[in-house]
Amino acid sequence: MAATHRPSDKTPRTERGRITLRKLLDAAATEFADKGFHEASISGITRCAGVALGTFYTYFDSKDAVFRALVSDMSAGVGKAAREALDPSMGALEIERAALRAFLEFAAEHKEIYRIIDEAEFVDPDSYRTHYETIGARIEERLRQGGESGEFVPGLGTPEAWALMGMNVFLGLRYVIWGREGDPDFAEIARRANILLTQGIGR
Amino acid sequence: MAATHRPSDKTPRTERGRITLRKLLDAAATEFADKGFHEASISGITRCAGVALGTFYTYFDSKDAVFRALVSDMSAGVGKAAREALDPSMGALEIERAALRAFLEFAAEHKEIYRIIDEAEFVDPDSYRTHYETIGARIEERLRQGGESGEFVPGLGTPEAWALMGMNVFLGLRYVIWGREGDPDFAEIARRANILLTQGIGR
DNA sequence: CTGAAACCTGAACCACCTTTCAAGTTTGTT
DNA sequence: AACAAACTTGAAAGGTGGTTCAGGTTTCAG
Repeated sequence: MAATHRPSDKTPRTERGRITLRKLLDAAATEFADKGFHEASISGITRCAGVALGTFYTYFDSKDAVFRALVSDMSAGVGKAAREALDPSMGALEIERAALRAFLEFAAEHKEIYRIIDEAEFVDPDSYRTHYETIGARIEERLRQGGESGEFVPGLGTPEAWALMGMNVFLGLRYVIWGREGDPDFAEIARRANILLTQGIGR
Repeated sequence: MAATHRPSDKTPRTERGRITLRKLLDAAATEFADKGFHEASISGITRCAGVALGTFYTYFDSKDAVFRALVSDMSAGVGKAAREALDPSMGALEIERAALRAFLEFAAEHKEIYRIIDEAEFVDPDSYRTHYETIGARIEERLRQGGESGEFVPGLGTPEAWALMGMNVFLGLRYVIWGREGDPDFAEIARRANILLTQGIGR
């Protein structure tokens, strides 16, 4: 068997342990978002969590391991936020606008998620790729359903799904992370993106 | 005066120096693309370039400096490739298809560029941001011209430009960097993206 | 109550890497 | 040829920070 990431079970067994683990995860999120993976230090994380350095290794095998744990936590968070904003009773078109708007608002509230997931490209490529492939597949499925219901043109597939995902991510980068004075609000951005998506820019 | 990046002129003055500088830059591109910024080492770069460790500091002030030099080199490379593939005689719509196709082909030939620019987000955020804002501004200008010529709808602006840029970047990520067996070729991707862009997916 | 397992502690270990520097070699100019 | 400037060299200084570990404390089932 190859070098699989055996979880090497460090799950806490007592209440006290569960509390410490949570403190460490929260501290790690702050520290990584603040300084980036490489500038962040274990001692910074434990200091922020209020525990001793050695305690860290009771719960994680390495610096990489805690980062991986964080990424999968947060990737799940994005998915959950999207699911909650959507409602099967909406039309396909409306769903896409709501999804983008929910994403923008979620990103605004959790800017650290943006940065941590981006950095996963270098620290943990597998989970980075999984993150986008999961979201891409979800979008593709929505497009397909929209095609079946007749709201979208038929034959939409992976390229269109990734194009749409890229649109959303870059709008988030520009208007959430790098937002400027006088920028349009998220609803307006979602509206314009929706027009672009449904009608195109051709005349 | 604040901590401005003074170039602290290390430009080579002899032919021999120019050759060594080029060897170092090429080696750095390989090394950074291969291992990422933090895993890469100066000694790895100099070994790959076939010079002594100390020689590095004749041409660069630090590890950061060589990375910065590389990013601006490559950012310029992307711009140049785009400019060469475009021709003012093309229609606005055709220009966008050609731009995407040229970008995909360029990325395929220089996958290391993709990774190095992405990592600049963390190593040198300023040049990362400049990179995308420059490209975004160029796209926005093209959209505006297309609006004036009547090929595109009027009123296109920053949001549409960033949406389009995101589309292109993510199609590159999916089909160039993560390309799979049986994927459509770049011309087909550019064609489908162009349809999406001009007509939208609405019915 | 009691013993074992879980948990915590923080100094020290250790591997690695950037950067410096003093001394030697090459290049180009007068 | 002769000299200065440009360039090269590689050992070692100097720092950093992930990881270990032996010993102490807390928790909890029986």
